[in-house]
Amino acid sequence: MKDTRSRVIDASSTLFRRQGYAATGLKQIAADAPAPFGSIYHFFPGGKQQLAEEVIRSAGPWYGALVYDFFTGSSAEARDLPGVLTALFDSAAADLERSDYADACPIATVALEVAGTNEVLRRATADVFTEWIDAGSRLLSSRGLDAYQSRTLVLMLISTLEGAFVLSRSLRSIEPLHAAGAGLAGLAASMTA
Amino acid sequence: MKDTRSRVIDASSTLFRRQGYAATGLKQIAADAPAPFGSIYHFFPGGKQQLAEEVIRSAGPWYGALVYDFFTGSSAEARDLPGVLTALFDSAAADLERSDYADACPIATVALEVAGTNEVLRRATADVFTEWIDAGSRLLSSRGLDAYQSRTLVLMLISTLEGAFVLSRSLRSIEPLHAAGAGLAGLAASMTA
DNA sequence: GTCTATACTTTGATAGAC
DNA sequence: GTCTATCAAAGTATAGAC
Repeated sequence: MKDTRSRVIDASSTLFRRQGYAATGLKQIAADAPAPFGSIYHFFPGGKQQLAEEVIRSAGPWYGALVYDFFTGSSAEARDLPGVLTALFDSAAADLERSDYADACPIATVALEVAGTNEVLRRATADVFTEWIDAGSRLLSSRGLDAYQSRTLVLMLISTLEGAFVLSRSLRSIEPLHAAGAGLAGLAASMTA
Repeated sequence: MKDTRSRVIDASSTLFRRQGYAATGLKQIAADAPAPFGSIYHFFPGGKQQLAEEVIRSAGPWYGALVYDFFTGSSAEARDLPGVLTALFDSAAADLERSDYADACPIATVALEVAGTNEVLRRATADVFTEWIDAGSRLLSSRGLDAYQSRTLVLMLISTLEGAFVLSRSLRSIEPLHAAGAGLAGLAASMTA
């Protein structure tokens, strides 16, 4: 069994991802971890905000790596760019469906909630997105796209994935994710043609 | 001055849009409207959930009309499909920047928050999205796309807009919205070519 | 219908025994 | 470091005077 601090982080990640920041109470986190309530303040003296910032800064890169593995993993070389994007969105759809439409992007809900109300947390989400954009842009450049195309396509990739998660979770249907994958693959094909 | 009920709806729409559902208290709504606290329960006996459902079902179609005016408005006929999409995203970016990155989609934040925790409100957001998809699909079909292309492109349109809002609000930059408009216009061009 | 006061619950946060 | 008890504040919701 992992240590208390790790369990608190893990439980917080799951709850923030599924319910958002405001709707998730520290007592629910303590109950789910499980951990004594006082331990949360022992490990995170800054309270809920410090805990959330650590969650964002750890879950963000973890999820980015999950996504970009489709560009660098063992089966990636055999696929062209449209094939990579299709596989990525198919996998995201399968994961979402398998979790009963609970587990999408771990930071998007919090990002929308705090964008206008909490500058510390907004900055944390912005740092995560900036890293995703830079890393993704490099991956696309290495597949032959020029700088402008790479940046446009990676912004489209992240935007489309995040937005399709909104639709798919609300509709409880993976159709938006599949359509997004198909559309993005078509766009990539027109860029590399 | 509008009546109390309308002011409560308007204030709720603004607060839910900017902070989400869980972070917005009924007391803050009453203070912002302004309205006596008791009036909220007079007009919405079902409490916060009933109020939110009415907000979703009124703000959703209102925003959908705002978006689809770019397809049917006075300057729409002069534009081809890529031109319409570019104008739409440019306008969304200008609006977002003008509101200091506060006013994006009025229901996306709530949609993510409630998707897994409140079936009544999830259903309300799903109904709104479904209407947007159907209306948009008809608009695209009337511009010559076949049924499959129309549905794929409208799902891409909504997904990309929603996702670009997430990025733009977090980063406090309109670049994601502009990139999304350019990318989507490119995709539409490749479909109509 | 308007408005005030209040009941009850839960929240984030703290203190202190062990 | 763990765990319990408790605080002040804010949350939703209700009652009832006007």
